Amino acid sequence: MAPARGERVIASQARPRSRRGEGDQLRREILEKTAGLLATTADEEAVSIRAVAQAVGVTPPSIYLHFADKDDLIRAVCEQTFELFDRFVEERVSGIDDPIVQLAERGRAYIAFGVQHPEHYRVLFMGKVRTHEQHGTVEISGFAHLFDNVERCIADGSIASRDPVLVATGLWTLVHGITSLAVSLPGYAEAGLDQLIEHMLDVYRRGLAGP
Amino acid sequence: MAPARGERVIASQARPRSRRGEGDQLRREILEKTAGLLATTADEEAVSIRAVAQAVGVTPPSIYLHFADKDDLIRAVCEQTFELFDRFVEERVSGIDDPIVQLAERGRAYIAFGVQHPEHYRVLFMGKVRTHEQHGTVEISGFAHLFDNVERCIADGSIASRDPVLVATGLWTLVHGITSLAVSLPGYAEAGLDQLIEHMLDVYRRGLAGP
DNA sequence: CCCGTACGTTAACGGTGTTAGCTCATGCGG
DNA sequence: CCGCATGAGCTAACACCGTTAACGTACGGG
Repeated sequence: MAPARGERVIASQARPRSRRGEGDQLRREILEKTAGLLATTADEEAVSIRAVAQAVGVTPPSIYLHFADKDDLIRAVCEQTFELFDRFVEERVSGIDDPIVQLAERGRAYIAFGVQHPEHYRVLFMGKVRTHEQHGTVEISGFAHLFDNVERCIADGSIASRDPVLVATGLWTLVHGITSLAVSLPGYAEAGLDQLIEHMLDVYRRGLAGP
Repeated sequence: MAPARGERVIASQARPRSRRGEGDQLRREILEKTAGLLATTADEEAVSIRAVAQAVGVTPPSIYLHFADKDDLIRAVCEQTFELFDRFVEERVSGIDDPIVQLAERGRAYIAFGVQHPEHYRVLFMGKVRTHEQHGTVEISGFAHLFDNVERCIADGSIASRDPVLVATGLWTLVHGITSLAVSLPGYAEAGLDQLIEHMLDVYRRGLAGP
């Protein structure tokens, strides 16, 4: 849980002090290094204020010049990640005309992003309240794309329900379930995550098709 | 993240030393108090070795006489919880004859347990690797009950698939998705978790029914 | 040129998991 | 009945964590 008798990561000190008007430079560096630590160590616990400070080449209290506390820092990183997440998915589904086909690909893209960035996904959707206190804008933007896709499916008859919010929430929940377990449980669906994904997407699509 | 300037919980000291052969008495007390703290504080971070020790009325190092480290302690609590979980679900589905009806109720019971014990559920299925390194027995027992239920559904024709493992895994993933988000995101499905549950169970059941 | 202020630093507090080494009573073998 | 091994627990300490208060310092505008 805590480092037993830890060797620490080597310092990368000697960061030059910023010029007068460029205090925000440090902010960007902190965000960058924090995201980097989260990605490489793949362990939220390992991303400590002190580790970030050292990676940036600055002392721990300097972090607090730009972020209220650790939660604030993590939340800022999440904000960034949300945008990446949304862009990643939208790029993968762009150019698909059939709404129901696009919807399935959207699900696959969602899961792929989560599996490729497990610690980020964990912070985004599996952490404690921290992340989601308000800042819903970007998250909503991602959900809005899904919602829009569902509405097009309803319009062309490939989904029978008349409640797009309910359907979209259900779909999100479905892919989150897969992603969440894939991220948390090592041996989950070991012999065929793809098979499970296709199975569930298929079952759910048939269920949505009609009565 | 860390307590700002914390007031501590009052001690409950003066625990009598155990007799010669009854060292395991302390082990049981530790498990009990740990589960209690997890349930009342609803915050894994708040369940510290020191807090547990104080609740039991003993000094922190004494914990290590019975548990290798904090992960080991948490894992032991999980083991207990798994059994409770399984019993809870089995009791709620007992006496339901129609397999497909029982399957749906099984899902509802699963979600209900998770929502009622959010911090336990989080530790069980949303934590890091810790929990699930091996100890699969009890977990398997819960999954085995689900698997059995699915097989009966296939036998009576209410599920078309011929792959009970795939179907059972999918169902588990489905209810986990709901539980996971309900536990993590405060505003999730705020106006109608039950509605969402029924919607998803219904969609999935129809999808499983046949082509 | 000088001094205010932006950009940091040093030192410290209280918290955490964990370990090494100690005390002290208990109960069993002689 | 007594000695002492051993079980049950404690004291003290280490390294790390988030966070704050107080202090330095160099740069650029007056």
